[in-house]
Amino acid sequence: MKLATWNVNSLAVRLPQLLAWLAENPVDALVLQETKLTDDKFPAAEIEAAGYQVVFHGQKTYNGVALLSRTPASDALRNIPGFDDDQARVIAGTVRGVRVVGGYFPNGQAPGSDKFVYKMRWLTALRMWLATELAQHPQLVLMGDFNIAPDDRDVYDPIGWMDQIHCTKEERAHFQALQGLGLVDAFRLFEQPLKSWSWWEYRNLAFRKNQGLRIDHILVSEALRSQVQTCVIDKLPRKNERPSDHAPVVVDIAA
DNA sequence: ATGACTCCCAGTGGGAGA
Repeated sequence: MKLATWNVNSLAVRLPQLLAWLAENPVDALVLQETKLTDDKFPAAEIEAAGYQVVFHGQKTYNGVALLSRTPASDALRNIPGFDDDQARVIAGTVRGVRVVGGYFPNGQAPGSDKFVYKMRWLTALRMWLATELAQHPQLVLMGDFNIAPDDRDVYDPIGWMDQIHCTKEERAHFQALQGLGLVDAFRLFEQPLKSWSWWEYRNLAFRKNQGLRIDHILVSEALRSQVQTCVIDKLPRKNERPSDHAPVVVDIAA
């Protein structure tokens, strides 16, 4: 089965691109981030017409997540249980026996800021919850916009970005702690091109110059690791007119 | 260069993203 994640940076703007991408890439499930739509405005009918079931959790202006799947997702969940959060950042559901967790991790803005403190709290709550979730669902995939570049090779200018947001020791420690739960970075299971990014700044001709970060990830549980066939970043949508600043990441799991 | 772009809500500008 193929699973994917894509930060669309406004589903209202990107819906035509999403439908076009799904037509070209009929994945079994896709998680979206930054839909930026309250649930009453979510384009469920258009997505269902494209052959997908959808569960979503949104808010005005910021954040917002969705889980699209060919077959209905069961046991859907919105946000982290027990973590009081007014921001819509997590959606989960079970698709064909695989627990799919989609996350829009907090940006954090700048180390030391209130938003950075929130990011740390959120990451801790996510990990605590995932530990229990993994116990119940050994076959689990965590994917989304992590807003963390796990390693210097995931950064176009590691010196310039040293200790900056997405690249701090604290954020990278959280990424490693998720791996400590038995979650594996599917992208790094394979040899990949150098300078592989999932996000490029809108400014500075960054995409043309291939100056970006790899901050969108797919982590698979130990039980699924040996079944991962491929994991790729699809740069094509970034070449569209009015693109999202993020590219989709796709994993193929034999199941 | 504390910029550059895009989106949103707003309302003739400003916050946030990353």
